[in-house]
Amino acid sequence: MLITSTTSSIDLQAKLFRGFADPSRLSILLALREGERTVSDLVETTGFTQPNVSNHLSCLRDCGLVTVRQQGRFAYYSLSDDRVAKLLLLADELLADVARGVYECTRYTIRDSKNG
Amino acid sequence: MLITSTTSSIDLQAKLFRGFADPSRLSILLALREGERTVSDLVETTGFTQPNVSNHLSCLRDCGLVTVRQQGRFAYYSLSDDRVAKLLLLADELLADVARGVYECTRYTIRDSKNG
DNA sequence: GTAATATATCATTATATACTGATACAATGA
DNA sequence: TCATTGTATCAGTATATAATGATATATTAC
Repeated sequence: MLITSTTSSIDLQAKLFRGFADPSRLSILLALREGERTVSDLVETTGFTQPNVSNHLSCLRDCGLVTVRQQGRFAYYSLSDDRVAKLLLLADELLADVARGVYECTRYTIRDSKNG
Repeated sequence: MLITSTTSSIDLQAKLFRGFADPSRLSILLALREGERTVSDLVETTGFTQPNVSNHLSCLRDCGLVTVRQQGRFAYYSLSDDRVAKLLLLADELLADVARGVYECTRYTIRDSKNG
């Protein structure tokens, strides 16, 4: 269904996690952990195409995970909240312990993080 | 691509988040926050079909987010680590502040959490 | 004005994945 | 043994979504 006024808290939370659940968006978020970056910066860092990066940034922005600061031709993106980085860190730590399980999970395939 | 020996840490982390990024799986995780539950319990709580619940549980188990304890005909599922609940809580808090953003994000549609 | 640069958006396509019904498997009890 | 119950798995389908190339928009420089 499309988002409606009855959209539940669970649906919202799932959507929030979806922001983290793609290797491309994750690469972008990790890059932004270092500080504010322009789209071009992120294109260079990640190796993804510019429209792809812009598209993911739009998603991340719409979902409140990043914010933009427009200046001239440049758009400077940064994490919107310390808790975004905190979530990434916590996931990292959890992953360290459950890595083997995730690694062996063949239920879902994953794209190559270098722009498949 | 399929998971290979070159699967990066970013891909793994994305996959971890994918466990949280679906309303059905999230409902299951939230239910498990209350404690150990059988598949039937979860079917009743969530209203999803049994194969659907089993399938999501398999995913969550493969990815290390939940563990099973088999006893007779019953399979008792529980969260595998305190950090799973911690991640859920942190997301809740983040959501409270960025809720408007997530709410207005129409980039992705979401399924009805009551088994669409 | 025109060119160049930075970014966003669109239409399209290929793939991923959530769901269902049917069915298999396993354990218990009569 | 046979029926029942709890769970897992499979094939098939519909939908979601990530990626691309083309293009639009906006700002700056010449």
